[in-house]
Amino acid sequence: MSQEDSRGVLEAAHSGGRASDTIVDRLQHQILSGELPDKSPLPSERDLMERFSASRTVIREAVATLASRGLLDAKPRFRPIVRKPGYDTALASVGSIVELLLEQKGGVGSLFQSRVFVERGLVRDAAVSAGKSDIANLKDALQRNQDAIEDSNVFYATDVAFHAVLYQIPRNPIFPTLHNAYATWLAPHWSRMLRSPERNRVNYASHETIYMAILERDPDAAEEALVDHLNTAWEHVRQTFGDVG
Amino acid sequence: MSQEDSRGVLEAAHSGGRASDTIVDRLQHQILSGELPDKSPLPSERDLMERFSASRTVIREAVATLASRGLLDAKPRFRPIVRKPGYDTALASVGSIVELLLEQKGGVGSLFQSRVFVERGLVRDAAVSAGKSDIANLKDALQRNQDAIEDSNVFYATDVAFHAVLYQIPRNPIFPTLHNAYATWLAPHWSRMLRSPERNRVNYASHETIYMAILERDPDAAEEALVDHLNTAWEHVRQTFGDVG
DNA sequence: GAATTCCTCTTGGTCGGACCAAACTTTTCG
DNA sequence: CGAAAAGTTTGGTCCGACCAAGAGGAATTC
Repeated sequence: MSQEDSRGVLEAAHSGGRASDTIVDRLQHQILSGELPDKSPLPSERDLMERFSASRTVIREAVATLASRGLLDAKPRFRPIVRKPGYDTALASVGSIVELLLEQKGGVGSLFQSRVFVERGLVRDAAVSAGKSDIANLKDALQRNQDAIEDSNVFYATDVAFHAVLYQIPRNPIFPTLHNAYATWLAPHWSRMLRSPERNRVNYASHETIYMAILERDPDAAEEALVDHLNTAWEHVRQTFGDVG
Repeated sequence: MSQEDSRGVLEAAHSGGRASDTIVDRLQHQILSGELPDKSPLPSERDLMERFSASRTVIREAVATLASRGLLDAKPRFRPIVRKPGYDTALASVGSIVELLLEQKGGVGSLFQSRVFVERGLVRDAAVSAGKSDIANLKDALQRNQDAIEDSNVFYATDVAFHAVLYQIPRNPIFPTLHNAYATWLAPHWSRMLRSPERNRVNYASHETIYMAILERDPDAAEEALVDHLNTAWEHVRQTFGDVG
């Protein structure tokens, strides 16, 4: 706990740190302040060399760091694009590690279990305090879900969308991001599940049950329906390929 | 000698990727497989150059990438240390972005709100399904909490520990990590809050109420007590410095 | 003999220059 | 005017070099 490197806004790297840290800080500040507009390309490396009077090595290292933080969108042979950080940025930056964790035994199961936990809370809250617009959104999503029963691909999309509505209800930007995370990391496994209009019909019915319970302001019923819905789906995923823990 | 020449490395560059990606993959594999033991230092860069027959530039880039993924613990002038990924690794790797997000208006509030959401679910579940050992752990933590009322610093630690027990109950490694995240990211704000034996007494009483509700298998009471507890604390934090949105 | 100081070798951080191929611009030409 | 060709910029990679800080061992001291 003795690593109290005070993050001084000014020179922090003089005493043994990396030179790139200074540039990272400065660039980061320029990005956050809008001096480097969002979605605009970063100046060329040779250009940055002059601005910061540093070698290309250091510049490239700084750029790489910023990219790993998600403040730059750096595709191989292209100019890095400035990207102001949002909650999704954080999500993207953990992606690579999470993928590793998911490969380990029980990884996907733990993630899914946490999703059930979250959505249980979401539907309970929805049942208690969903506003008119929330309910309208749910109804909308439910309708689209029903209309897509015959087309499994579209159904999958509307299924995700229905659940997404639940994450919007708390009006907390963290939740939609969370949903995004689940959708992203669970999709590879989820999509292997066999799909058919029959199964879609069952899932739609579950959605409807959840919706009705929310309408009726019955948290317990909503939670139960949600748990039932997700666990059933999970069972199908497990059956499709059994070793997910 | 190197029997591979430059075949392996250059191959990947053909498809537009970076040469370092190949090395990142190989090193990552060696780390995950245990070929490079956990907590052992990485070979020197010059050494790696030969093993992968790549330039130091590429090696360094690969190391930096792995470090950003949390698979290596790379302090400035020291040899990078191999670190097998766990859930906490993922947490660490988002740290820098999250810190930025928290600085933005409403950031801390959103995070705290999500914590309340999570812990509400946790105490509900605890009330419904906590096992004997869980309850024993809670009781233990509660006792330590009480014993520390006179010492605000210790009290803070035992306070965190009490909540941590809640995150252990689901037996899902994601939750303790989550708790860690909250503790880490909220602490800077939390710790500014005025502390005193009187406040500690109030907080202890809240913990006790929560514990009792769990004992009595009353999810609603547990949730209510938890919400009350956290919101009160939050109010104190906001009063201490009003600009957290 | 153990601790300390000093010296040397190693190693990570940085630099500058160079080359290539892909991306971007400008010019040329049908 | 639009497409093809020529020219320029730029990111990716490699090389060789230098410096200062870390690591290890030798010499020195108590």
